[in-house]
Amino acid sequence: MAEKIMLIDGNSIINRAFYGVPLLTNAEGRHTNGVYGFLNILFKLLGEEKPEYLAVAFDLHAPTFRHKTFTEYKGTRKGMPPELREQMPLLKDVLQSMHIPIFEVEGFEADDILGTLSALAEKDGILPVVVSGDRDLLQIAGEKLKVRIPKTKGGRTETEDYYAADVVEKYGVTPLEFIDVKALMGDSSDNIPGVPGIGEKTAIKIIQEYHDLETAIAHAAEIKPKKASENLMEFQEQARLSKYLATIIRDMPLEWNKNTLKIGDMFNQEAYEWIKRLEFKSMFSRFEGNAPVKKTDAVYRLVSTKEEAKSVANALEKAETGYGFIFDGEECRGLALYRPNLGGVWIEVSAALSMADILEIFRDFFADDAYIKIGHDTKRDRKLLRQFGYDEPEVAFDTAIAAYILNATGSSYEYDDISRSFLNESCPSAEEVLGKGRTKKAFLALSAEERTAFAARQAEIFFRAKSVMEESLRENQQESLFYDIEMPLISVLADMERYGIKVDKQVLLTYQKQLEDSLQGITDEIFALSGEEFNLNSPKQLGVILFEKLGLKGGKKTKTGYSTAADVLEKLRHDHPIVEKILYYRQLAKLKSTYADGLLAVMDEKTEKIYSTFHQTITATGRISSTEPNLQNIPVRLELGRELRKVFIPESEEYCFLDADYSQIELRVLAHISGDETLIDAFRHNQDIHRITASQVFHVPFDEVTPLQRSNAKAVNFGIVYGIGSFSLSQDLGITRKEAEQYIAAYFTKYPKIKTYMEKTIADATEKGYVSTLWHRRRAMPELQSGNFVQRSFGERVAMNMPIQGSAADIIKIAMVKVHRALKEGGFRSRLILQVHDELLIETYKPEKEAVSAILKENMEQAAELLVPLDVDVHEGNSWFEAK
DNA sequence: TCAATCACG
DNA sequence: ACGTACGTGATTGAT
Repeated sequence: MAEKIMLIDGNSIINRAFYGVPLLTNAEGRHTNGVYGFLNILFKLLGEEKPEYLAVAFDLHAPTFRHKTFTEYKGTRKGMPPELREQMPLLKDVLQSMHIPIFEVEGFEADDILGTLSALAEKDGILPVVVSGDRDLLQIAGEKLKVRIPKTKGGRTETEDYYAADVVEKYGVTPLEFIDVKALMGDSSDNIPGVPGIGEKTAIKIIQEYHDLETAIAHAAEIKPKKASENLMEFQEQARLSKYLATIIRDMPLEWNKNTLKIGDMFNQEAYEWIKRLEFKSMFSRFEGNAPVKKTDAVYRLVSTKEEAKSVANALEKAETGYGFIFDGEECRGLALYRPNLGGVWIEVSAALSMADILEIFRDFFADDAYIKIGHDTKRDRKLLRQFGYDEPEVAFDTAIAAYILNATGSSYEYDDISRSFLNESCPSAEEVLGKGRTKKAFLALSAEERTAFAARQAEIFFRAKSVMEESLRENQQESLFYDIEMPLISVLADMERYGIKVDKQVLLTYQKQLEDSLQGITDEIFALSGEEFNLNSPKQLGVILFEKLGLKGGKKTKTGYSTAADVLEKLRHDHPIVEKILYYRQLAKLKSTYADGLLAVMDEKTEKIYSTFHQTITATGRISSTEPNLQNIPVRLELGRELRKVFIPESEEYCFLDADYSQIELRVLAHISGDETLIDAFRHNQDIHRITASQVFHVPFDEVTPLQRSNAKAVNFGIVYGIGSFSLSQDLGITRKEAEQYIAAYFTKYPKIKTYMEKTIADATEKGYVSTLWHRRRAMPELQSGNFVQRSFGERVAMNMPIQGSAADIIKIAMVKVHRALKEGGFRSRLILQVHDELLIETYKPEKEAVSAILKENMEQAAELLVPLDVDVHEGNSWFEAK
């Protein structure tokens, strides 16, 4: 079988890739999406073609660039967005590290290089496969020369493949005739003018008849659309120039030496360093097998006896610089400590030394705050320490949280990320050292020296990163945010996780059973109406039934076919009785699978409690999140779902629930940061804010606002907080876009300072590259630099929203720390068990009810001093349902 | 592993 | 003209 060479048009592929995936930025702030997408396409096609040879060609814009004369004449060539431009050299670096040959020739385009290399390859008996992002290359498709055009759709890469016959089939002209088509129709992206008034359709028709440009010009008078005929005669010189510009050169001066194009060791260590630096995690596995446990200059020591451990413990100092530490992950294999004058010490569990022994030996160290401890994800450590009898273990510095505060949009904050971002050292991740499962077995399979290095190095990283992070926190004025809010919050969340929330198992089982019965009934009804059985949970199958079999008109909406989302079905509700039933089915199915079945699956059988995990380093805005299960999205809006809240009950008869929620916290924050007098005044007088807005926007007296007007105004208020657009508002309210525009205009007239705030926030963010909350929480905003309209617009909405959502998040975090502290210090048995963004749920010891209610209201309302009062409603009940 | 859907603030 | 509201997490089917 013949050998194969893959030839890639670097410029067009990075361009495709750039727009095909969302804007990515690594911790260094470099844009990486184009490089990422390019590599994805490269790997995919390499896997499919398995070529022996490979080359990538780039345009080299030089004074002799053959388009230049024309470019100058015509004006601007469409520019690359700056963040794409900056990725080109990065891509070349990465390709070079993979030993992939790069061709750039002054005065020639990448297309010409590919045209020439493919011709040379064919002469040498090698099959060329040409990969390009645009259709210009179709002119060189041949009987054996395949042109592949990748399309990136939502992260997925598909290609259109063309041999000569495929071009004829699809366009009705041969590859060479394709040049003449282009000469007539032009190509704006390539600055090929073509002939005015002749588009793709006409151009193809003409060439199908006359086969080439000169013949067509000779017969110009006979050509059908009169306009085309006249223009072809008038602009024939321009057409000839266009043909010249559109023709790919296949015989430019190039040395052919196939040995230099042979694919070598692509997946080498140097390339791996690049991939890690760019944080392309999904590609790590391709490079694995190259990740030995590396040591730094630090001296690491293995300790495995009680005596040695004691001597380490006795030598510890209460010094300000502290100690980096880590309990080896989930598995409790030991304790690693680091400090320069100590070096790295790995105290490993063995037959002679149990975890309990270690924690006993280091009791002073963990119990006494005077020993400064620098850990990572210390909520977990805190749980472990509690398990071993420590009361209120505190850690001074959590590097995961600091990393999050310094860059809230990171994808992860593991020790290897910390090392890369703050020490500029790449470090093999746990996954690389231990494999995908990161199992205890894999850890034990390492040599003693490797185990020591693996664990001690982490402690070393935490220790060394701390001072770097502190410096950044100081520069960013984020010390108070970190030390006064985020660090104290760790123990609040740890306690919430530890207490859990009790569920009434019997009620939950009954609820589940009811849902099951109702689902059975509604499913039968739906199948009767549709005339056949199908998987109701498959939107794809459902789409076929609704829009093909039953002929409902919804049209296409998603990438994969028909949309059957609730807002689409809602519009079809009156067109067919099945629609309503499907909506009801969906409601029941959601409640059963996610909530009834889901909660039962995670309920602890012994305690009949649910223990959620709260995450402090996930959201871009500063909110916390909740998983396994998510207790922050328990149904409440619809009655049937709301019933579910009856299963969440206090631990025992001695307790009840107090639920406290902020009223309109985001709009109050907006009133404060915008300084808008009308809004401030409304909140100071504790007025119905949606009604006020309605009265302002719709020009009606306050007392005459109709319920519809109020609810529309509510949607406008939401829109404002999210960074409004007239299209979305019109969709939401079912009004015309024009009306929505009027609403927004009226809003901004009545609240002028909000408009100013929005504009100023975007301008500031664009200048500084980030937005921030009232407590200096930051979110980097690379999207605002984008040359892409969609991404930039998204950035603008985010810039408007983040300070609002984020400041509200800051406020409730402050309140949580205060409430938690007040309950602890007051010796109360009541405890905070849940937070839902603007709401706190407290399991309250009944005798303490009045006092706790006051503590809640007081601490929440006084959490921040804004230009408007904060208002908290407290409700009481014997279930979450009742207390809401 | 992704896309679609839907639950919450 | 562009495509269309901010922030999350779980389940399901399809690839």
